[in-house]
Amino acid sequence: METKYNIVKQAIMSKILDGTFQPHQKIYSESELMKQFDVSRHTVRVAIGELVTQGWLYREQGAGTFCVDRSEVETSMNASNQKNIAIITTYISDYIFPSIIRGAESYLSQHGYHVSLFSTNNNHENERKALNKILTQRFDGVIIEPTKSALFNPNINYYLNLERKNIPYIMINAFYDELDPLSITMNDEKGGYIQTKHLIELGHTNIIGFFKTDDIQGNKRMKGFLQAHREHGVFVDPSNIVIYSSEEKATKPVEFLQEKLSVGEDVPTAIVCYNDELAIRLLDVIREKNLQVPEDISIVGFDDSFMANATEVKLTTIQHPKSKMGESAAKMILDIVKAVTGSNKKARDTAESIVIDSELIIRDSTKQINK
Amino acid sequence: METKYNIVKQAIMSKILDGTFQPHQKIYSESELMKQFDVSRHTVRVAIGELVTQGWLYREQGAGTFCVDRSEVETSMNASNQKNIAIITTYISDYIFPSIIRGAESYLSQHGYHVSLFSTNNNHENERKALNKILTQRFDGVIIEPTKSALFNPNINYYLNLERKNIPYIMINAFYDELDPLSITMNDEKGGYIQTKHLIELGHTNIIGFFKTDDIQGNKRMKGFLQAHREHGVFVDPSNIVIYSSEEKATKPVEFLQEKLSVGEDVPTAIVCYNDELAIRLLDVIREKNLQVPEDISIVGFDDSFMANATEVKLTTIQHPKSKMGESAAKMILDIVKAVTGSNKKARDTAESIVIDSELIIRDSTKQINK
DNA sequence: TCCGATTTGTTCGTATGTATG
DNA sequence: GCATACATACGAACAAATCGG
Repeated sequence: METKYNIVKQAIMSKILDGTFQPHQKIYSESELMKQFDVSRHTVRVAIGELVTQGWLYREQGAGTFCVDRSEVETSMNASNQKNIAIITTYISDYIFPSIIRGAESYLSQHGYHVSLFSTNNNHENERKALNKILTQRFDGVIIEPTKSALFNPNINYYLNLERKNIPYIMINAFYDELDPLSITMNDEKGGYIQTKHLIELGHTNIIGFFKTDDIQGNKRMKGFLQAHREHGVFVDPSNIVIYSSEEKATKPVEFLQEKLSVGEDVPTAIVCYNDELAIRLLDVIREKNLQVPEDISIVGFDDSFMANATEVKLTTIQHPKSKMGESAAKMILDIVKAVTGSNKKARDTAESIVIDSELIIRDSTKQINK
Repeated sequence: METKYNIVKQAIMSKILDGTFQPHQKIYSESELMKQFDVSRHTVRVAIGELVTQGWLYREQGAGTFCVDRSEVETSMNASNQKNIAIITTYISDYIFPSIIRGAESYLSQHGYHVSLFSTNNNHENERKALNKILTQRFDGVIIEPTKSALFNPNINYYLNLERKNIPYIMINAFYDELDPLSITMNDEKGGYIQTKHLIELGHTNIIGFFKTDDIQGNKRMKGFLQAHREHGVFVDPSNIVIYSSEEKATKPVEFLQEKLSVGEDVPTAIVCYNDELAIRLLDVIREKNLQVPEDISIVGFDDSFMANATEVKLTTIQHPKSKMGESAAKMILDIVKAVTGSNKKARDTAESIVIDSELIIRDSTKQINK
C-alpha cells in the first residue's frame, strides 16, 4: 500500500473528504502534482485515473481535473449506465418517420446508445403509456414527435415529470407550446406560403387547400397559405379550405374533392396538400375523374417523401430533411445528455432549437395556367 | 474511438463475447498482445485496465489476466426485469421493414415490453456490433432479420453465445441454415413459382428474372422461377436470369434491362422481379424506352408493398403479411421468453417455425399475350 | 526448496496530439 | 495565436508474484 501512486491517491482523497476540493472545483494540475510529490507524470495519472474510475474526479481535456459532486452521482447512479435513448413518434411505419428514425438510430448506435421505440398512433392515451414507461425505466434522454400538437395535451404533467427527473427531451416536427422545449422543426408557415405562392405565380387563383389541423404543422401551413393569397391580392373562397383530423385523413379530403370535381362548375385549377400522402391519394381521385395532372389541375405536396418520386407524375413538393433531421435530433439530445451527466451545465444552456428552412422542389405536377 | 488501445480493447471484448475466452480462462499475456497488435506494453495495459475496471477481466500478478464469469454477475442482475426485446433488421426505413417493426412494436408494447432497434444495413460488421450490444446489455429476447442470409455468416459465434446465455431469438424473412433457429418466413420458393406460373399461363415464354442472391429469399425465388418453367415445358434462356447483390441493386438490374430493351430483338415480354422496389425501378426504365406496361411488357413484383399501389400501373405482386409478420414474431418471442423465465420448458419445445403461404395478387401490370 | 522463465505491477522518461481559455 | 492541461503512445527498467521442473 505504500506505492507512490497510492500515496498521491490518498492525499487527493483526503483533500476531497476534508473539503479542500469542493464539488466542481478544479484540483491541482498533473504537472503541479508531479512537483508536489516529486513523481513522474505517469504516476500522477495512475493515481488520478483510479479516482476517476471510482467516481471521485472527472477530467476535462484542456481544462483540468475536477471534483465530482457526490450528491448528483447518487441521483444518476441509481441505475446501471445503460445508455438508452427513447424515441416517441406518432407512426413508426408510415411515410417519412422511418427515415427520421433511421437517421437517429444510426447516429445514436454509433455513439454507443440504444434506441427504444414507442409509437402513439397519434393518440394521447398511447403517448401517456409510453411516457409512463420512460419514467419508470431508465432512460438518458427522449426524442419526441408530439401527438396532436395543436390540441391541448393532457400529458403535460408527464413531461414536467421528465424535467423533474432530469431526463432531457427534445421535440421534432412540432412541439407543445406550453412546454417551450428544445425542438427541431420545419418552417411550416413558410412552407405553406411557398407552396401557394408557387401556384399563384403560375397563374392559379382557384386553389383548394387541404390541412390536417390537429397537428400544429397543419395550422401553420394554412397560415402560410392564407398569407400568400393575401400578399398577391388573391381572394380566398372559404369553401376552398378543407381542414381534417388524423382520423378523417383517408376519407374527408377524398370525398370533398370527388364532390367538388363532380359539380362541374367552379372547378379548382390547383391543390395545396398538407403532405405527399394526401397528394397521392388525391391524384387517384383526379385520375378517376379523367382529369390530367398537371394539364387540368396542378397539385403541390409537402415533405418530399419517397411517394413524390414513385408515381408517374413526379410531385412538386416541399423538401424535408428526414434522416438528416433524425440525425440532428440524435446529436442534440446526446449533447444535452452528456452535459447533464458530465455535470457540465454549459452545453445545456447553449443548446438552441433549430428551425429548418422550407424549400420548394419543382417537379412535374404543377404547370403555368393560360386562361 | 479509433485509438490503438480501443482497438485492442474491442478485439479482446469480441473474443470474450464470441466465446473464445471462456470464464476463468487465461487470456493472451501482455507481451503476446504487444506482438499481435504491434503496440507498446503501455497501450496493452490501458486496454486491459479498462476492461478490468468494467468488470470483464481480472488480473493476477505472476499468473496472467483472466476472463470474469459474467453469468455469476448477471444472475443477480437478472432481478431487474427490464422487459427488453431487441429487433435487428437490415434496413429500418426502407420498404416493408417499417411495417414489420410497427407490428412487432405494437404487440410488444401492449405486453409491457420495450423495443430496442438495431439496423445492419445488410452489413455483417454492423450485425456484429448489434449482437455485441445485445450480449453486453440485458435483453430478454431478440427478433432478427438475418443479414445476407445466403452467405456464410461470420457472427455464428455470437448467436451461439446468445443460446449459452439463455437469450432466445427468432428469425424472420430468412434464417441462417447452420443455426436451425425458430423462424417466420415466406414460402419464397412457391412465391417465385407462382409469379412465373402466372406469366407463363398468360402466354409469356420470354421472361427475365431478377434475383438478389445474397439473401436466401432470392435463391429460393429463383428456384421457383426455374421450376415453373420446367413444369410448363418452357425453356429458360440462361441470359434471362440476372442475379445481383444488395450493393448492386440500384445499378445492375437497371443497366441490364436498358441494354436488353435497346437491342431491339429478342425483347422479353415479361419480367419477374425479386421485389416491388426493383419492379418500380424497372417500370421507370420501361417508360423511358416508350414501352407500355402491361401492353408491351408484363411485370410481377414481390411483397405487395405500399409501392405496388402508389404507381399509376398497380402492380401484380406476391402478398406479404408485413405488420402481421411483425406481430407474429413478437408473439412467438414472448411465448418463448415467458417459457424460459417461467422455467416452463414445454412452450419452448412446442414452439414451431412458421412458413407463410405465398399468394398472388393480380393487378394491372400483367396481361395475356396474343401472338 | 530453489531456480529460472514468465507474467503482471510500478515507475521513470519522452514525444506528439488535441481541447480549452 | 499561445500557453496550459489532459490524451495517447512508445521505450526502458526493475520489482513482485506465479509456476513448472
